[in-house]
Amino acid sequence: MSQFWKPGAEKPRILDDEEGGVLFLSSSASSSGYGYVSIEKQRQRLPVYKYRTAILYLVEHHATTVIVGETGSGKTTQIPQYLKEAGWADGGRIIACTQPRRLAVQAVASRVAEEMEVKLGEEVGYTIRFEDVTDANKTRIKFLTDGVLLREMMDDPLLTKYSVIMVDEAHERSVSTDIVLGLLKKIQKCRPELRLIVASATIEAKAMAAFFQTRKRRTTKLVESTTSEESAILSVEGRGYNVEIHYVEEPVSDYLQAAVSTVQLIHNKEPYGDILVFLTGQDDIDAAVKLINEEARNGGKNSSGLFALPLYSGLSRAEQELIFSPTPRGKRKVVISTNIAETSLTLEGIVYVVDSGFSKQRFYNPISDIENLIVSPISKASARQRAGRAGRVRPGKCYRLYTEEYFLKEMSAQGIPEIQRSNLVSSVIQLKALGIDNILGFNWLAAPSPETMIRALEVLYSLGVLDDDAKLTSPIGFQVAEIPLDPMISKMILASNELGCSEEALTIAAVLSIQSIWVSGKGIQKELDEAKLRFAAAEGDHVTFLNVYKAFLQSGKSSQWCYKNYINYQSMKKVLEIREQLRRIAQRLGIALKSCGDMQAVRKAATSGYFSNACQLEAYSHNGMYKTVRTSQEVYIHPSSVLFRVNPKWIVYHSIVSTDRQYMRNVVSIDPSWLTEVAPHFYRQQAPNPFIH
DNA sequence: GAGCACTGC
Repeated sequence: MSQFWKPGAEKPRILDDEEGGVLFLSSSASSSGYGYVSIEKQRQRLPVYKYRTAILYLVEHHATTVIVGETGSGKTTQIPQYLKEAGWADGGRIIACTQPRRLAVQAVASRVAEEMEVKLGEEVGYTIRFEDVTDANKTRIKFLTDGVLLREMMDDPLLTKYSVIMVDEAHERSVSTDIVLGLLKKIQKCRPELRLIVASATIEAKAMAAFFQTRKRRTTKLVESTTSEESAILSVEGRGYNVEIHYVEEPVSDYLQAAVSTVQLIHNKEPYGDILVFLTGQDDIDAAVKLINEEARNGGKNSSGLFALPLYSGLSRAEQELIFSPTPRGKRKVVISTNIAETSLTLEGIVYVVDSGFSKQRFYNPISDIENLIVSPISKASARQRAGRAGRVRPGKCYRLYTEEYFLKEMSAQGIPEIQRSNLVSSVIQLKALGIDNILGFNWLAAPSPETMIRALEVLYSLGVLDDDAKLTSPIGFQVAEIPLDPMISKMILASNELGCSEEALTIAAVLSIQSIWVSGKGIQKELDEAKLRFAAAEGDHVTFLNVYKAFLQSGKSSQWCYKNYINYQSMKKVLEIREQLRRIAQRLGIALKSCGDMQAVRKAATSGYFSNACQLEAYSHNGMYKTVRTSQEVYIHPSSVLFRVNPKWIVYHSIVSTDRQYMRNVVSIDPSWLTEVAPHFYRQQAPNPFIH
């Protein structure tokens, strides 16, 4: 056992989340630290316990209750139980609690089932994609991702089976959370008996409460009700330890170097305890790890006994496991991480945090229709969250690599909500499917720019999903909305039905939904390229995916086979899972499952979805420069594509990554005549004559 | 010949 774990504390558990990642799950606040105490006692020790009556009173009397609860307050596990005890689940009604992430849903649900001494999946259950652990007759408390709740609204727009819906982690402002909150506000108008609880970790609560404030209805009074339409706000303290904040005195110019020096300073001056460093991305992290470990190996006087490990989502399974292996006696562990350690996973045993003040954030440009990842300053809320990571086991320290003046005067209080930084195509079709006709007039918690909304409407119109009145078309629009994929991929699946290649389209759709089917890694580039060549198809990446999938099935879905061919076995398992879900949905939509082996049909189906991403090779280009048909932007095939350096004259791409150039990832060659064939409206309008050779 | 913050259906 590591010397850094507090004696008597519960040891960390490593959970296999079956998604290719081993994630670290902290033991919940209520179960650690005190030796044996009864579950009831543990529950009563949580900070939220003394607000039990107040919470129940507010929920009884207010349509919406906003609860500000810091980490460790116990709000997530306790409030659903209080509601159940108070009778909110009587008469077959259900109490729902949403989370942004799958793993949190599972963890919280099992904890609550344990506390209530019931079998998970009966009285307490959860639903996440691919996994429904509920019982239609028995489940009274249900945890689910907010994405699943959105899907449920398509079958039951008023969410009639729920008596109370608690939206947790609302401060994170994920796209789904924002949309769910906007829709819940609408549902409240039809269902005055529905109760909402919005749980947030920050003082954004006021804005949240104001959002849910509804005007008093003066004219009709159908139901005599004592419910106040004023939202209530309640604050619950957390149970973290104090974290001392340190700032640099002068702004740093090189935060990578500054982070490394700070780690060495802590190691030199401070008592034992692990260090967590927040940097922005893989490159910086690998560089910092190397600097620290090399100095330690060379016997640097400030680094003896230090060892650094990287943490980011792209790590292989084996590399991830390293992070959780015990720290050797007399050593100090430094974990250098992306934002993944800010919310998605919790490392116990961290006493010191070094915060660079930056993270990579997605920004969407509706004019170019491209999403970029840009290194950007974090918000005060993020900075507090990062600091809090140091105070989980004992009082800690946080070293900020920016000045106090910068923190106080320049750092924005909250980040820009994700919905204002994203492509909205998927969100808009979901809202349309739920009967929200006026997208621009939707009651957004934070409205996206009109340009982004209009761009999304244009894309959906060009796909034939929306008609001239911006209403869902029948059947295509409704079918595309049913499929849980980017509408362009969904359109490819629908087109494949007529082309007789739906089996192939489902496989391609599943592969395009995951990050990558290839193993990642720096030292194995040559081997990886060679492995790719064994499956490479002249038609492009999409057809290559089909070759890989076929060979994987022939191998008997063998992990050994994957290993030999530099294919990520976890990714392939996920492909199987997604494909199975898509197959069921396709059948429900009346799509005949057919395989034709004709790659021309497959490419045509892809073109039906991706015609707006068509590109032509520049006539005299010697360096593989393409121009997009729609906007004449300069783009290049990504070196990871099987068509890199092959450079066919006409292609469609699945996505673009922007670095020093715009690189197209996952491309397939097409015949330009297909463009006018599958999207005559689009190409007649946008590019009257794009086919001049 | 290059590079991938993080989720989710």
